[in-house]
This record gives sequence, structure tokens and C-alpha cells, in this order.
Amino acid sequence: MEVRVRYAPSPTGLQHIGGVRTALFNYFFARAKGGKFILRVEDTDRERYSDQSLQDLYDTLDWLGIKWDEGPVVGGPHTPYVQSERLEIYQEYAKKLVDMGKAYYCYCTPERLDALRKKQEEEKSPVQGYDRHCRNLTQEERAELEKQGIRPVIRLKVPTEGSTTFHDILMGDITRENKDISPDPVLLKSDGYPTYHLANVIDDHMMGITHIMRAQEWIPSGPLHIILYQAFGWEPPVYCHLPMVMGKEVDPVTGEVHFAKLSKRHGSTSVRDFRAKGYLPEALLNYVSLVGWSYDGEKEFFTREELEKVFNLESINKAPGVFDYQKLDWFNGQYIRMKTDEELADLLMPYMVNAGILKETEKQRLLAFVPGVKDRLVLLSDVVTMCEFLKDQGKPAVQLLIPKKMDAQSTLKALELTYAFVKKGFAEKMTDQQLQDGLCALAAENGFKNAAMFNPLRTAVTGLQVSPPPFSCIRLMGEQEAFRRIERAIDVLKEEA
RNA sequence: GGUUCCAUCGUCUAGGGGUUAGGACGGGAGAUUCUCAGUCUCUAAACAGGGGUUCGAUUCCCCUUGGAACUACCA
Repeated sequence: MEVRVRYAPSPTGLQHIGGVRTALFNYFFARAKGGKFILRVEDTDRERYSDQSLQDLYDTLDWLGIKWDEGPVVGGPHTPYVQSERLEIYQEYAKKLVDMGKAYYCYCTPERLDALRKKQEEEKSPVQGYDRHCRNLTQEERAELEKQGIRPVIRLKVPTEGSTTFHDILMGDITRENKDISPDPVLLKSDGYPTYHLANVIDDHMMGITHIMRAQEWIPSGPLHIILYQAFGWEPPVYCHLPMVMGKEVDPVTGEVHFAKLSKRHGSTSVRDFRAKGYLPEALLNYVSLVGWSYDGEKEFFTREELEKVFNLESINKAPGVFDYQKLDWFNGQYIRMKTDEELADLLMPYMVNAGILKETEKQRLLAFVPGVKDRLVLLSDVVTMCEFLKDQGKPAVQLLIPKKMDAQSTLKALELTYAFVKKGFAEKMTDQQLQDGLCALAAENGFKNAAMFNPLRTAVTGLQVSPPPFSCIRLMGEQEAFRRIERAIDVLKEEA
């Protein structure tokens, strides 16, 4: 049987790491099995829905290179794939359940439910949730409430006795006493929209989903969904609950470490933010795939294409995993280093333009600068701070120009020699490597250490003591400006000497 | 509180009845180097505790402890 899996997010916020991990695992599994990956938009929460969230979903999957076989935009045999366009289906099936005596209309007001909840909390009642007030209303009582114009919800009749078990490929059998299952959850809201439970079960069935891969936070509702499948007389799909992605937080006061669902963490975990900071899609995809899944414990670099072949359910971990920002950073640096200068320049350009450092047309300058920063970048956005030196700080302080164990006199000599050489080198269109080798040779000839040549040059050109390689900096800022700054530094040294 | 799930270095993980418990990030040390990075080498660091089962358990079972999730007309 063909594997059919889906990613079914709710467009109520930006796509975050946890969601993307679920999407990825579903997608890879489908590809590895030669099956179909379906995208379904679960936009049944009208209060929290936003168009931007939906757009963000598409943008994110697109950025990661994840294409869906069926779903919105691309269509498919089970159109529509957007739940708000399938309302009649849910309503019809909900009514069917009522007709079969497996669900019922409930007229309880939000106020009554609130009061109930509060009371249960105050009394520390071991029983929580709906009190099944409307479960056994008579025809007359219902007619009366209808007359009052109350729009009812439809609730599922959860059996009060016995237990329900479902099988999870990772976790094994999971059983819950029916009395512990959410008492008669709402299936159809008073606005006519379905809740997750209803819509999810109906769509998964109608769309022929074979494997449900979702986060472990859904385990508690597993039995509930089984009851729904049974009520409809449908065969439930295979379940595979994915370990959660956790965030680590250290209390700044007590120093206590604590963990929580990453999506509940403060701070940015949206993919859009990662993207904006300059994480590469291949790095994020690679790292995220390794939270909760591993290949052999050794190999950890995977392209998307490799994962599409090699991903398997058996190697998914059961325990939740902590999202490690440092390791992600490391991956990002590694992937940056794998880029060609040309590719990296293209990736960096938007950051330069955005920061007002370069114009779109100045790619050649950036290209000349790239070799100097490639090994230094962790995030693409780091390039902006690495261009700090472009700002003219004015005359450099003498102490900054003079390297350790040298004086103004010798530094002056070194910088003059360096300047003469650099000027000539640029005039002769030497490469960075030639310039570097040449300057080292010059240092040796004159009994200077390399640092005696490079450090004053760096400070003269950048005004800083830490910077990308001087020649790279010169290429980015332009020879004219660089030479002006060197001459100015020479003047400073002359005054001192 | 109730219910359910989980448990190998700080983190992600490999392994599995008999191993020097392996790798990676991060940490530490060193090398390279014009600064910072990067790169290379070395290194410290783990089977939560207690009971079983067994000739032998980190591995299988139970309990404890710890962590997490759920407990909405949100998904």
C-alpha cells in the first residue's frame, strides 16, 4: 500500500522549529517510501487565523525546498485541502454521529463552562472537564433551548466505562481508561467549524492517510481519536508520535535549568527569524533532522536529497530532544564554508544592501571581500558587523598602531615599507595570496616579524585591532580610501616619532 | 491534582546481557597563523537510584526518583 502522510499545521502563527521538524519527518518518510506527502491547512480556529501565517507556511516550506504532492496551490484528488473550505463535510459527519446516538447537542454557555472549570479548580476536584450536562437532554428540553435561540455545539459521547488502546510504532500500545479521556469533547463548534479532533479524523480518513506522524503532545488524545474512528466505523491509520523539541532555559537569578516545549519558549523560534539572521536552509534542515532521529550515530551531514532516501521510522528516538543553538550555529558555519565565493556573495548581498553598506550593483567589491570572511562567518548577518571598519573612526590612536615590543620609530618604518609594497601590489593587480606572500617576504628581508607588517596595516586601514584580513578590507573599501587612511596613520606615527 | 509518555557525557546521539560504553556540538590543552576566526591534534565528561531475572546487567522486568506533555467551542 502506498504511504500517504501529511503535515497539517494551523495557520495561527509563524512556522516554528517544532512544526518544521514534524513536516520534515513526514516529508522524508514519504520520499523514502516512495509515497505521497500531503499538506493540509487546518484553519478551523477563526480567532487566531491569519493570512500572514498561511503565507509564512508556504514561504517556509519553499525556503527549505519541501514540495508537497497534494495540498493547497498544487491541488490533488481530495480537494480542497483547506479545512475552512470543507465545512459541510464536517457538519454532515457530525450530524451523522448525532443520528447514530454517538454524539449530542450541547447548549451550555461559555459562562457555565467557565464557572464549572473554576469550581473544579477550587474544589481540587480529581474530575476535570465537562460535566456532560447536556448528554441526556430530552426532546422537550432541547426544543426549549432551541427556542431560546442558543446555537449548540456537538459533543462526542465518550464511553464512561472500559478503556481504549491505540498502537504507536515507537511507543507500543498506549491505553487510557475511558473515564480519564476528555469527557465529551466538542466536535463541532457553535460557529459551525469543527474542532481539531473531528476535522483531523475525517480528513485523514477521506484523504487516505496511512501514517500519522505528529508530536508526542498528541498522545493523550490518541484514544479519543480511536473512539472517533470506531464511531464512524473506520480503520485508524498507523500512529507514530514524534519526540518533542524542547527549549532549555536557565533562570538568570537562581541559575536553575529548566526545559519546556520549544514553542512555549520566549524568544524567536520561528523559521522566519532564523532565516532573517542568516541561517542557511540546508543547515537548519540538517540540524533539525537530527533532533529525534539519527542515522548511525556517526554521520551527521545530510543533504535534503540524502535524507529523502535514508530516513526511517525505526531510528526515531522516543525521548524528547533539546534544541541546541550552538550546534545549529556550528552547522551553519560549516555550510557557509561549503559555498563557493560566488554563491556566498549572492547570499550576503541582501545583508549588505540592507545595512546600507553596498548597492546591488557593487557585487564585485563584495566578491573580492568574501574570501576574507568566509571562514569567519557563523551567520550570514555577521557580515554586517565584520564591515564595521568601513566607518571612518578618524585618526587612529598611536598606541593602537604600535604592535607589542615595538616603538613608534620601527612601526613607522614597517608601515612605510608595507605601504609602498601594497601600493605597488595593487597597481600590479596582485592576488590576495601574492600580496600576503610578498609582504611576508618583505618582513623577512627587513628583519621584521610578520605581525610588525600586518598589524599596523590592519589598524591603519580599519581603525580596529580585530578585523578580517587587511587585503580583503582594502578591496571592499576601495584602494583610494584605504591608501588615504594608511597615509594618515603614517602621519600619526611621524608625529610620535 | 489527575492521566499518559520518557530516562546513556552539559547537549544531540550510537550501542546493547560479557565493550577501554563510540561519534558530534560545547568545554579544556596544544599546534598553525598578521588579529579574530577557521583548520588540525590531544583531553575531561555519561549508562538517575533501588530491587529482581541471570554465571553476568548500562542493556530485560518492577518500584522509586526526576523530567515532559495533556487536562479549551486552540491546534
